[in-house]
Amino acid sequence: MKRYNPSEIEPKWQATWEEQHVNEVTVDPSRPKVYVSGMFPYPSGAGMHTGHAFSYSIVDALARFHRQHGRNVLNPMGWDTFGLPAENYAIKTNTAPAIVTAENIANFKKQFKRMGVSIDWSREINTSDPEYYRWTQWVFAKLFERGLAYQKESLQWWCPVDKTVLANEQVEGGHCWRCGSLVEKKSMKQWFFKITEYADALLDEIPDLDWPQKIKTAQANWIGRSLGAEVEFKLVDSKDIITVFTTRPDTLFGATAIVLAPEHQLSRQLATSEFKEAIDEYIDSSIKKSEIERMNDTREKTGVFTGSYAINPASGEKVPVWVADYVLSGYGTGAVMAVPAHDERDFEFAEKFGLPIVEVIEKPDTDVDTRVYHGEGLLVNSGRFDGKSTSDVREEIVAWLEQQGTGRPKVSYKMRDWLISRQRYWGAPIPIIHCPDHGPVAVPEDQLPVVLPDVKDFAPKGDGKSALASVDEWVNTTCPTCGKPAKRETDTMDGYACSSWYLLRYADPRNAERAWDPAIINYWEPVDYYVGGDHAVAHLLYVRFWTHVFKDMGLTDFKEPIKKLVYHGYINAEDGTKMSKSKGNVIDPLDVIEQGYGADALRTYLLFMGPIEFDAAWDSRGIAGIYRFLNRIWVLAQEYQDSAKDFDGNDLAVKRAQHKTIRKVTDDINRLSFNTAISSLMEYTNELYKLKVDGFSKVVWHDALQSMVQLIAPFAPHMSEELNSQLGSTELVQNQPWPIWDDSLIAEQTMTVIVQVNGKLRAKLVVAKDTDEAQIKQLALEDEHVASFIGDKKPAKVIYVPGRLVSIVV
RNA sequence: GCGCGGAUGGUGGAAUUGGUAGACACGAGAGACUUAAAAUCUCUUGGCCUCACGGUCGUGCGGGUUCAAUUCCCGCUCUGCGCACCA
Repeated sequence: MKRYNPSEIEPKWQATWEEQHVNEVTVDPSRPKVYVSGMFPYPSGAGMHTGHAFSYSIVDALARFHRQHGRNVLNPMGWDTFGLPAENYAIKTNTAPAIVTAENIANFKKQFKRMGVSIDWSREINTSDPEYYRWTQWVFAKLFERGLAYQKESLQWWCPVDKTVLANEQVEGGHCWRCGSLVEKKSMKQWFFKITEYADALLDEIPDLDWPQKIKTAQANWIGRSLGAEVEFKLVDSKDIITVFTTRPDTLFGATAIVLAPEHQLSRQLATSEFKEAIDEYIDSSIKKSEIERMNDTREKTGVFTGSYAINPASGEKVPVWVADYVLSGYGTGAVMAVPAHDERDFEFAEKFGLPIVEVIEKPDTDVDTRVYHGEGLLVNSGRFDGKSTSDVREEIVAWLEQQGTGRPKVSYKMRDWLISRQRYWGAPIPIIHCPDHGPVAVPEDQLPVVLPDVKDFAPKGDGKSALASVDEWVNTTCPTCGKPAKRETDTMDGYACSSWYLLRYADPRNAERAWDPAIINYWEPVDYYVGGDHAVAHLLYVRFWTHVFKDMGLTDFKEPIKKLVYHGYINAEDGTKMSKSKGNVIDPLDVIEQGYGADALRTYLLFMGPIEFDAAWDSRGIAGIYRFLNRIWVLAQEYQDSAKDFDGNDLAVKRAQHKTIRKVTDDINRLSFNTAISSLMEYTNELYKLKVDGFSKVVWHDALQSMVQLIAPFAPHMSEELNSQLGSTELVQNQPWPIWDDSLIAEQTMTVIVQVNGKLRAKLVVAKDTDEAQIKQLALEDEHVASFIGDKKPAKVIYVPGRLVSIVV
């Protein structure tokens, strides 16, 4: 009898699949398509980790399951290669990032193949390949044409010693992470994508997405749409007007101050000579503070009076104008009306600086404990609106303001435009040429790609520009519009740009004429299952944004790129904590395979650990258990081959187990419940072990084992393929139809009806399937044990749930 | 603070529509095979009472609805995650 030896059979079948190109697919309108993809990996030097192994075990189970159903399955792979880790490594070792990246990709690819993931490698893409980023640049140019990419001055972190821009996370407590010097904010021109223009469109589609609720909620909160009003406050001693945004126009009569963000245009200007110095000092210092510091909840409110006053358009009262950094410049108008009586933040501010607190909503008696009442109620101190309820009066007050020209309805979003430019070398160059006469001009399509030039030193030079800026022969070019000397944009794109359309490129990856052929895209897309475990908002919102734009451009038939988002948990170390190199508790999936467990056991184990959306802790005994399970199937198949005979054995029982399992596994995989699918295969195996003592009847057992082989294939494809061939099939497993169950074989002639007395289980009746209600009730009441609990009391009620139970109430 | 989840044996988890709680696996215990061990196979395994039949308690805590609640409702506790001065 042959022993189960994964390290022998797995490479063998991997080679066969590769030789026969079994996973390469083309458009085939005669068959339903299924597109499944994991989030493409960033190929780091460390190689694949358990998270990758888990993600792609899910992807591959789905891909194989659908392929076995005869569907045309697209399961592609690519590499997200631009970004800081590769660039920093390049700076440190003075090796071109492209070279390091190529090595890492080769390593990852080898590992994916060793996992047996059924990828169509003919579609492999790499975001740092000019043939790919050519089209990323093309998209940029299209967005620029449509006014969806624009340049704007914006404040950035600047280290005056290193003379470089720093990302938010490179600033630690107001100091540069490298040299420790105090950083400052510097205004620089940056590129943005106008995602805010799609705020409503992106929000509107959320309810229809088949995505986990928590991701949908996170996206909706991130977009943060709120309906409110803009209200104008005229200044007392100047012609200037301050416009505020509020979601509570009903509290307007309680606005006792105006507070400006330090960055507000008028904040310096409104300072009267008496307060000028204090205001300037305050604004200078607060602009230096990190957003994280400014948004710190526990920090005490600060602020400075400007000396100016404005008029509350509702009450006509004179209210002071202050500058305070608790007001955010990026949201609404960067100015708020402070209503201390009904807003916690304004209350703190007013309390600290002695501003008047005017209640305009009657606090319900039930809410005496609340210091600041922000609920609904009846208006007081609100002139003609007194006695009306807050929720009713909002629109009315706005309409009243609108009549006077001092207010209007307004929708605000938390979401800001997407800052896309990076002053870094290792990214897709922004395809823009700056012409002295024509300003920024998009590089024409026939001149794409703008290829990243070779440089000697990848580090930023210290002038706030990427290393590209020092390549004179690259920077100096001519204007596409007028032909006069002009300069290339030296910023590169955020890596998220590259990953915002790769799911589309997979469908038509070798197209040299255009980004994609709509006919091909519309066949494969949208993605049916997108599998991943991070990126709640950023990537998953950007992909949606770009796809919406593509639809509007007529480049696709669909708005939403991802039908179902399969969001999985993390695999933690054995002690339940996160795996980390420094703790030395990292499990390397390739080690597990090479220890002799094999890829099949690894994959099956990862899917058996629990529901995919849960975090799980690696258990080295758990994988041993799975190996044992696979081995039991193997042994069963070997014993069958050694001793099957022509006779009628336990045929009916074998068939029943077989068909029950087919139904359960099919059901469970369809609802992505892999752990229970595997457990039912375990039950099936245990059942067959009990039945085998009566011998293997040739035909029925062959059929039962063939089903086993096919049902286990999504999890343990190599063993499945080997046993399939041992059982005499000349077709690969994926070319054979998924087994179909027969309900009549599952059905039993008897049913078990449980009997409850006062809600407690007292007996189980095994009765013929066709026993009628009256007979069953009779049997239940007559049951000796049941009777002893009823005693001489009269049953008040007897409830019968067909085929399930009799519930007796006494 | 706001939002979204989660809590079931020694452990991971199952119970899909309110209907036998603990499937399956790990661990533990016992037995078979073996000179022995490993491997493998079989059985037992939520707590308490009972030789046993069986009883009783039990799904984070407190209430409620129901013939019946892990499942639905109300109020808490703990915990994970996301957002966080968004007016």
